[in-house]
Parts: sequence; structure tokens; C-alpha cells
Amino acid sequence: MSHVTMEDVAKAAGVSRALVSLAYRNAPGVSTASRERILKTGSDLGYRHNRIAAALASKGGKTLGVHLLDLHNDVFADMFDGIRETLDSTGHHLVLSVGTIDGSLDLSALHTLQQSRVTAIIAAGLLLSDAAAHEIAAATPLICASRVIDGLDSVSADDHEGARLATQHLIDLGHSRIAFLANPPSDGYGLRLAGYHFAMRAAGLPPLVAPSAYSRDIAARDTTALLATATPPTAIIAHNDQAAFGALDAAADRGVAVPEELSIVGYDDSSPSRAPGTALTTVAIRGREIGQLAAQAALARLDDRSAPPLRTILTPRLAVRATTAPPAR
Amino acid sequence: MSHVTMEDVAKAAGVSRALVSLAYRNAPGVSTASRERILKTGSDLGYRHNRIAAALASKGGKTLGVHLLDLHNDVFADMFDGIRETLDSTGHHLVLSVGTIDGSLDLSALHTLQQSRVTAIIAAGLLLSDAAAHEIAAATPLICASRVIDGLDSVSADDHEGARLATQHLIDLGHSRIAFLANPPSDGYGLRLAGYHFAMRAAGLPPLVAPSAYSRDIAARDTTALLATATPPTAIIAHNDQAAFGALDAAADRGVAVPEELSIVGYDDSSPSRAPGTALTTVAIRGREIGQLAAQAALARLDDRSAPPLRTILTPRLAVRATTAPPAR
DNA sequence: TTGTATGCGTTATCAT
DNA sequence: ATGATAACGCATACAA
Repeated sequence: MSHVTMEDVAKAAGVSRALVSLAYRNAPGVSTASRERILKTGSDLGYRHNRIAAALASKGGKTLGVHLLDLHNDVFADMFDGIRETLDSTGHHLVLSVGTIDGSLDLSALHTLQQSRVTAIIAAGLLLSDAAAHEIAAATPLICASRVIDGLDSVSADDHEGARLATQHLIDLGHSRIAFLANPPSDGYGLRLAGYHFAMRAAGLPPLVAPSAYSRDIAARDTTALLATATPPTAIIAHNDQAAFGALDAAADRGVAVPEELSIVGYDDSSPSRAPGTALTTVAIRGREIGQLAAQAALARLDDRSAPPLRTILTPRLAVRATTAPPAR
Repeated sequence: MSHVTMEDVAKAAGVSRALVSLAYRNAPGVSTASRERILKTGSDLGYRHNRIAAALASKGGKTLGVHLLDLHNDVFADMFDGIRETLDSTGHHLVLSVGTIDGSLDLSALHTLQQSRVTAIIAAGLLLSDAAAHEIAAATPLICASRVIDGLDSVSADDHEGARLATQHLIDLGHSRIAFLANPPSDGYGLRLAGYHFAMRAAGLPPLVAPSAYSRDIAARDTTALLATATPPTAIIAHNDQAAFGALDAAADRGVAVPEELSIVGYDDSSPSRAPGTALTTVAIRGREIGQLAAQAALARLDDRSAPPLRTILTPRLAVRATTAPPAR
């Protein structure tokens, strides 16, 4: 049990606490001889630097908080990879927190992060209202990944454009009854739907929006309902890959052939979408890069708290695979 | 900037720090009137309880560390769900750390956890040597999920039995050239291979082991090599689902039909394996339950540090889906 | 290069 | 029920 303290190490090494402190942070001002001796006796004694105490004493420290909406969605793992990649070399430490798919834990998770006094928070997939996010940001710099919030640093893909690309792809294939399997409306997540509407309107096609949720099962249920209508769609765009998998489940369940009878497009380009048996046509948002840029934004924010909010928007591209084809007819 | 402190709240509410402290932990010994007034002025001032300072002063606290090997593998998300499920109601806080697929970050991540003075660590998928794990456990109780380490609390599925089940399934289908796509050898992860050997020997069949890695790409490469031999296997058991996906990739790439020409079995029952287009036959290890039990083990350990190591082993079952069939012949 | 003193924001132990 | 005060383990001037 973390009993041995700096004091103990200092005494054992015959030096002062302060010197031990310096040695452990390999700060300048310690002779290499002393440092080595100190580190040696430290490890002999089983000493572990107490980051809690250090953070308190130094008022802050180098810990960043990372909040991920959902561990089951591969895109967040991609973003985390990107974040870690660019942050590891800077000597920052990360403390992770995870929400739930319905966003109900977001606020408390963010509060927990604040309570551990992280210097900044990078949040991926925040489902919070803009107002609540601003409230958090008032106390701790908040960098928003994969969502845009006015007045806050944010890094995201252009969702309007991504959805437009997906819709246009289906239109180009000759589809006209194209449904959009929509996520529940919440601040910051309306752009995919808007992009769909935009493309449909431009083509003079009637939009067909099926409200759904961030859940494979629910998406499957809603797709089933969609396919049971009098004139079912010949193509479906899902608000994300998870929902697209649900749509695939439903199609398989009803014996509807994909893509022969039904085309399906996902959104995210998560790794399961790349499985050969699935080969889901989907919008690639480059999660890893989003993570990297978000981390850089965090660093920049720490560097200058009063800089104007940074907004970075990446251009998505469509990964055409095997779940889309011209309509049967 | 977390500026407002307990002192400020105390002053504003006209009471002492101590009382504010009690109020915020809703400890007994503070009148409901005072408590409400304190909490009110606290939130008015935008006060956020400083967990860092609290942990230091109370020597410890109620934070548990959770270490996950890899965010891209869905089973770890399952385990995390289980952990959080049983821990949330206990008022414990979780701090997460994540390794990399090759295990190279395990040790430093665990050290980081120790430095933030978590009271116990639940580690899922540790790739560390037994010795290193014991070294960690000497300072902080370590609960091992999905792996067994002698002398430590551990919760896992019976890997020997799982691999035996998978192998027997293929034998029953009539296969005789059954290859095992193996993970790199490391402490604690030899049981799947052993179960395979056991079943093959019992059936009088020659084992065919292809060394591979924890990576979809590498598994694909190794499968390709396997399929290029003079007498390629008619069935492959992968050490986990990720590797099985790699095998599927390779088969698709070479135009080998699954399951008609090649049967493939995975291990983990991760959610991508359940996608209708994939429908991977795999061994279900019940990750969520493993997480729950690991969390319970952690609680028990905290309750009695000197209790004998707890070892829980769940029985896996085979989820037979669409990637296995009798050999072509 | 090394040692000393003070403070970080809280909890905990006494009092009152 | 409430208040004063000493730890907690470390960082950080500052002095030597």
C-alpha cells in the first residue's frame, strides 16, 4: 500500500525532499550522481510517485480528460488513437471517461472529469445540449470532437457534405425512394439529416425520414417497419454504421437481399464495416485524424486561453463497397 | 478555471470549511437547513468539489482503476459495461486506462494508475508477464479479467474448454485438416491452443498450428500463407474474432468460399461477429458477466485484503453461425 | 548543487 | 450542530 513517501526516499538516500522531487521529474538542478542514487533507492524502497499530491501542490498538472460517448462504437476508438498519438509525446497524461449511448451519463461524467481537475477535456460524440456544454467549458476548456458547438473549439467532419455524398451516390445509382434512418434530434447532430434533405430536394425527390436511435436493435426494428410499408424504400441511409448494421439485420431477417433489393449506406467507416462479408458502403469521417487535430487544439488552447475558438472541419469521402447497387426494377 | 474553493463557499454561507465538507459528502452531523443553504451557495458560486485534494486528505478514496487492453476489440467494451454496471451503485469512481494491442503499454499504464492512487485495479486482457503482474499487485490489489494468474484474483472464461468445443465442432462436421491460428505465446494465453491440441489428440488428428498475432491484418497475411500450402486446411480456428476476421479477409481475397471450401471459427463472440453478413461461428465468453464478477471481486478484495485469491471461471459456449459447414470433399 | 519553509484544498480530530 | 487546527504528500520559491 502506497506507504513509502518522498520523505522516506530522501532520508534513505541522505538528501532532502526537494531534491528527490526534482530528481523524479528529471528537472535541472540535480547532479547526475545524486539523481541516479535517488532513483535507485526509490525503486529499492518501492516508491511510487504520488500524482495526486503532485497535482495538488502544483495546482493543475499535465492531465487531460478524454470523454468518449460509447466504447462499442469503433469510431471512438479511432479518435482515441489519434488523441493518444499526438499527446503521448508531450508528456501529458490522460484520464478517460465513458458515457452511454443515450448520452444520459455525459453530464455527470464530465463533472467527474472536472472534479479530478484535468486541465482540459476532449469530448468525442457529446450528446449534451449546447448550453450544458458551455457550462462545462466555463470551468474547463472543452474541445469538441466530431461535433461543432459555437464558441467552443471543435474538430469534426463535414456531416452535411457526408450525407449529401451518400444521398447523391444513391440518386446516381437510380434510386428515388431513399429513406433516412435518423438519430434522435439533439443539439449538434442535425447536419446529416440536413445534408440528406439538401440532396433530395436538389434532385426533386420526396424525403422519407424514419426517426430511429443510436442502437443497432432499435434501428433493426425501425427498418423492419419501414420495409413493411406499402411502397418500401429501395435504399436506406443510416445515420451511423451501428444503425446500418441494424438495417442489415432487419433485411436479413426479412429475407430482403442486399444490395439487389435494398441498398444500405452507413456512416463512420468503422472497422466492422470493412469486414469482407459486410462490406458496407459508408461515409468515411477519418476518426483518427479528428482525434489528432482535437488533441492539437487542446494543446493550443492550453497555450492561450483567450485565443478565439478554433473550428476545424474535415471533408469526408464516400467508401463505396458492396451494399449499394442500382434498384431492382 | 477551478478557482472557487471550499473556503469561499464557507465564507459566503457564513459557516466553517469543515461544515461545508460534511455537507458535500452528505455526512451526518449537519442540519438539513445548513446543508441546503451550503449546497445552494456552492452551486451559485460554481463550486466543484476537488477530488484531488479530497483523495489526498482522506488517504485513498473511492476510485478504482480499470485497464483495457484494446479499445478496438468489442469484448473489452462488454467487460467494461459489466464493471460499470456493478460498480456504479456503490458510489465508486472509475478511472480508465487503455493499452495497445501488443501489450507494450500495459506496464506503464498500470504504473500511471498506481500513481493516481486508485484503491484497486481491474485489468482486462493483460499481456504482462505473471511476474510483472505480481509486482504491480504488491502495491495495489489487481483483479485480472479474462486471464488467470496464480495468486491473484481472476475472473475468466474456461479457454481450454472453449477451444476444445470449437475444435470438436469442426471434427463433428467431418473436418480433419483443422488449423489453429495462434496468438503470440505469452504468460496466461496458452489455454486456447492447449484446448485445441487436446481435442485434436483425442480425435487422433495431427495438429496444425500457424503462429500469428493479435491483428486482423497479420492474421490475414498468415491465413493467406496457410491457404497457399500444398494441402491447405479445410477449417481454421482463430485465437480471437479479430484474427478470424483477418482469416475471412484472406479467404475473400483469394476467392475461397466460406464455409463451402473453408470453415472458420472465431473466439469471443464480439458484436461484429453477429452481423448478418458475417455470422461468424465463435466461442461466446460472456464478457459482460466477466466484468460484473471482476468488479465484485474487486469489492471483496477491498473489503478483506488478506482473503485468499479468488478464482472464478465461467463456462463458454459455442455460438454456431454461418461460417462453419462440413468439408467440401 | 542542495536544503528550508510555505502553501495547495480537503479530510479528520479534536474541541465547543 | 458547528468551528479551529493539524495532517496528507508533494512543488516551489528562496536561501545557502
